[in-house]
Amino acid sequence: MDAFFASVELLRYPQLKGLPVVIGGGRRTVDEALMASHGERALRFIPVAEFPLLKDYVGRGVITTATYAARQFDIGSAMGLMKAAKLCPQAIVLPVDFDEIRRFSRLFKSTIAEVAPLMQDRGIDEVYIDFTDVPGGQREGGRALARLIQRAIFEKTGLTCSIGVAPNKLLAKMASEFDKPNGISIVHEADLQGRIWPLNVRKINGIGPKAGEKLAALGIQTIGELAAQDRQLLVKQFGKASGAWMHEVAWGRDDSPVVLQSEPVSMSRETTFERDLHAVRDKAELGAIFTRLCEQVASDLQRKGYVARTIGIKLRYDDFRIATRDQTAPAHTDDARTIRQIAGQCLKRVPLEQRLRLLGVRAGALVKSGEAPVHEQNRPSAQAGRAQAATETLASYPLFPS
DNA sequence: TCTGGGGTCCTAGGACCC
DNA sequence: TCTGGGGTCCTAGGACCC
Repeated sequence: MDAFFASVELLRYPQLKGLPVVIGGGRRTVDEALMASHGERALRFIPVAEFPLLKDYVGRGVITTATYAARQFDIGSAMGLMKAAKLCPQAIVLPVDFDEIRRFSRLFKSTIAEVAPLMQDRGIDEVYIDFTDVPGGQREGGRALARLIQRAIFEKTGLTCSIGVAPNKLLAKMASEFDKPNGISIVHEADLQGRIWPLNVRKINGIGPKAGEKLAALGIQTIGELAAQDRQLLVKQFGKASGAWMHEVAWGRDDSPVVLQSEPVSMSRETTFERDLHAVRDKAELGAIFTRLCEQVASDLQRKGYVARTIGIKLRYDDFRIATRDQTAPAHTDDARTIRQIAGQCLKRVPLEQRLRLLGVRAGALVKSGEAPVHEQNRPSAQAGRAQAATETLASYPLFPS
């Protein structure tokens, strides 16, 4: 989907069309912020620079989506909102309306599924579709079906999308970037040399900042240069699996299937604080946040019908270093108190001298609620058994040190 | 002006078992 | 007294993606 979050907001507020709009997670909604400062909703769309106490409104949020007009100002996804405000003071900032985003996400996906049922979910705004056996899927090399899907989505949602058609997912993903927004790109195997090899290696789905940097240091910038490398050299540099994979994708080869359904592996909740907190000095505040995260994870599990056996925590220190700890329990659970108790054990094993900016709670090793082994508490793993022995009652349980 | 939240997958070491 | 492999599970960190 093209600039998905922003486009959804433009449907509601068409008067913002053509303006630099950024969507991002401030900690108060624009309504709250402007009600507080101006006392009326009519002033909803004041530019970010005119926000009184700007920092309070955009907080530590980042941009999830910027309209194409905003991108002219070198503003992009994942950029801090404070930085974006500096780069483009006239930008309109809107909070993410997740319910609305999810509604449109379901709508565009169900629209596609009606036409082409072999669809793989790739997050909130992206899917892979197998055109192979869809009636008309081969016409004009796939362009006719792509047009049909674009039209259907626009009619149902008023939103545009960009579609790449290719012999595999790797090339289709790259093709989808060729003609944004509202474009269609067809890439054939024969286009490898002419259209894929000139691209930077970072355009490959799976080569991120680190691998990109390492390749650059090796003098490899383009996908063509990557393809020209000796396979053994790549294996030596990046390991057996990654090196071989890089060589394959550089040659446009990808046999990964379109996966229609998959089970979740983990569910988590995390939050970045408004200000960095200290385990001792801000003990009460941290304890409340920690409990709330456990309750949210538990309620997510219950709502979706899963139970977890591994519970973990995540800390981000003020210097941005991350620490994680997890513990596998003797039995599966979706109970907030149990999760909190196990997560509390994890908390005891992590350094807490430094200030924290983020706390997270994770549930892993998931099983569908009805499918957890019975009597599993009678055959705990060795580690879990020891943890169980160390269990204290929740009431007397000191989460953070004094 | 510091940098969100929710995920997946991989690696590597150690415990433990056969 | 010295010394095998193979396999699974658990844990911590990290890369990457939307």
